[in-house]
Amino acid sequence: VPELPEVEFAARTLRRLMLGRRVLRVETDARARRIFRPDAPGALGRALTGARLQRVDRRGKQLLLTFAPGARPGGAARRAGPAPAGAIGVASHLGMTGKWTGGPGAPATGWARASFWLDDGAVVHYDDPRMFGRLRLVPGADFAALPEVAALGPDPVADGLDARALGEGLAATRRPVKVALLDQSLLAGVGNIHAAEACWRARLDPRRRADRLSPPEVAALARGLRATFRFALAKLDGPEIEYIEEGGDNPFHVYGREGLRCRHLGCGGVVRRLVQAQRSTYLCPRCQR
DNA sequence: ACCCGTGTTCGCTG
DNA sequence: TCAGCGAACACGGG
Repeated sequence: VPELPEVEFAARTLRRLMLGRRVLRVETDARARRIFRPDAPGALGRALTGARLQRVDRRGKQLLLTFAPGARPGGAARRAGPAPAGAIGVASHLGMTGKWTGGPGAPATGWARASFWLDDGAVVHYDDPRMFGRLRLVPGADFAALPEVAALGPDPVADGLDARALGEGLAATRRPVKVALLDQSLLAGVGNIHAAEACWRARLDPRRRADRLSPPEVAALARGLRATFRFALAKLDGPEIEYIEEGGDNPFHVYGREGLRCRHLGCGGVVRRLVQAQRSTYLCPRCQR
């Protein structure tokens, strides 16, 4: 489910359901070892039971949860124990099919990998059929120490998008521009859909070499990225509570529209699908140069 | 049965 | 040494 706007939706879901709440009980799926590694699945429950969620941040596609530790059972008896525990961090990446759901007495969905029972009666589930997602404990909530967070480039929504920096990043690689946009160290949060959408908005052929774009083309791409994210994020504020539903109308301009007419006014081209870096790319060969 | 998939990582190659 | 490429991961849906 993941790309910057969907992860932002997940951040808001977690804030609505869980912010300020204390975790009473945690259940994890022992078969979903890869989601929790390098820790064992059970470590998450041991660390978070009794803890209170203090903040939810998003950096690119990473969700960063900060918990205040709770009183440990029997804690009073070990007054000479180790130094008081600091904050507990959890880095959540949704992979391809991860999703945060829940509510008051929410039933476990089919693929709950971790479930959290809260002090207000609500239950929150982390759902992930394919298990490409991650749920990692971060001691001290020191997220900068995580390599996958440290390697992230600027977040085009949270940090703003600097066209000059984007141009410098693109100039450093010979890869096709659409492939370069998927590199999270260039910009954090761009995924397969929005990379294609931004190229379409910039009227740029996604196969163009990244280091051969002119400054005006880079500027157009920056505008395209801002616009496609603004478009997707606006849906989160709209009357619709749910994000893009299964079977709903395709809200995109080229993505998933093979064989259909280009939506640029008066273009008249037909959207084509091709494969780049093993991922589908959609473009209008007529107006994207 | 077969192909596809809003993502990342790892190992090989030139 | 390293950018770039392709396989691998895992499972449901069309």
